[in-house]
Amino acid sequence: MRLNDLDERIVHALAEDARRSYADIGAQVGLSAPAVKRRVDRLLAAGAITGFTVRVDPAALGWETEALVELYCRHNTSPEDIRRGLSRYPEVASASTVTGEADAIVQVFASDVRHFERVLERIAGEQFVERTKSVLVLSPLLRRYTSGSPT
Amino acid sequence: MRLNDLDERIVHALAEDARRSYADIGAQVGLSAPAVKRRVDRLLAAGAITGFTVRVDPAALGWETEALVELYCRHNTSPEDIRRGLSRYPEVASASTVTGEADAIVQVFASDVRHFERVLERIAGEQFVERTKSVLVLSPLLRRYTSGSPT
DNA sequence: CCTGAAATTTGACTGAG
DNA sequence: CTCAGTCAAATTTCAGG
Repeated sequence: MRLNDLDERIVHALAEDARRSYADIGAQVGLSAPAVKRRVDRLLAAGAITGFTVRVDPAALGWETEALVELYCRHNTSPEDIRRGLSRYPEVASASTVTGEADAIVQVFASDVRHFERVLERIAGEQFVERTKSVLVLSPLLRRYTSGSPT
Repeated sequence: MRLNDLDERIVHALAEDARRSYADIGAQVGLSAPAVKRRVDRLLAAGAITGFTVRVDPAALGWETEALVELYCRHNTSPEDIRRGLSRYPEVASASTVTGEADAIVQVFASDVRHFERVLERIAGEQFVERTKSVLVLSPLLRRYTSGSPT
């Protein structure tokens, strides 16, 4: 699906605040409210917008510690093996396979450093994991878009 | 702020679909629509919920290339300097200061590798940046929730 | 794009714990 | 005094023309 400039501006407006009214967004991009709604519906149907969600302060939910973990996996580990293995951890917020030395990078939220240590030990103990390398997040500077599914 | 069980269930419902009506959420958690709204307003005021946003399929928006960039900055660079510098790039989805050798890790979405290369060159040219180190994302395995501010 | 009906959001008021 | 429920007014959504 091709997105034109108008669609991009609408997505950008929704990314900033998904609860703005269609009339409001229309005034910004130069369209009527129904026209904006039609485009949003089209973006939803096409899968460009996959849903609406809240931005949450992890600390308020008790997730004070954020870390990025590089995973070095055994040979013959498929991305699907990694996904399946990690999906069982509620502490895992996101994970991707990457180029470079590591096989995957995993974003983990934990209640504190001790909690993170326990999660890391369990992940490092997975059959497909050879070793890990972690950095702790000090302060989040920017956080703009969300992608993916509501799982 | 402490969240009780009811607040957590409301946040969870909104994380799945932020467009559900208060009445709908209320039916699920056992409250009336206005009661749910009062709690959401309180969570917003307290900063536990920092906003509402859309979940986006980057590929459908034409952002086919995702990369993680480690930033090594000059001495005396404050987190705020980094944040201000990076916020001018629409391609930057998230950024955090981290422990370890690098000073910050930046998540970048670009339309293709050539586009990413141009963005990387511009970021590497920022006054506060000494050098960078990047990995490209091969496939996103998991992507669960969003945190942070709408800036 | 405009209009009218339906649904939702939102505030005020009232009562229970 | 805090928190939830009910009711009514104002917006917003959404289907017609």
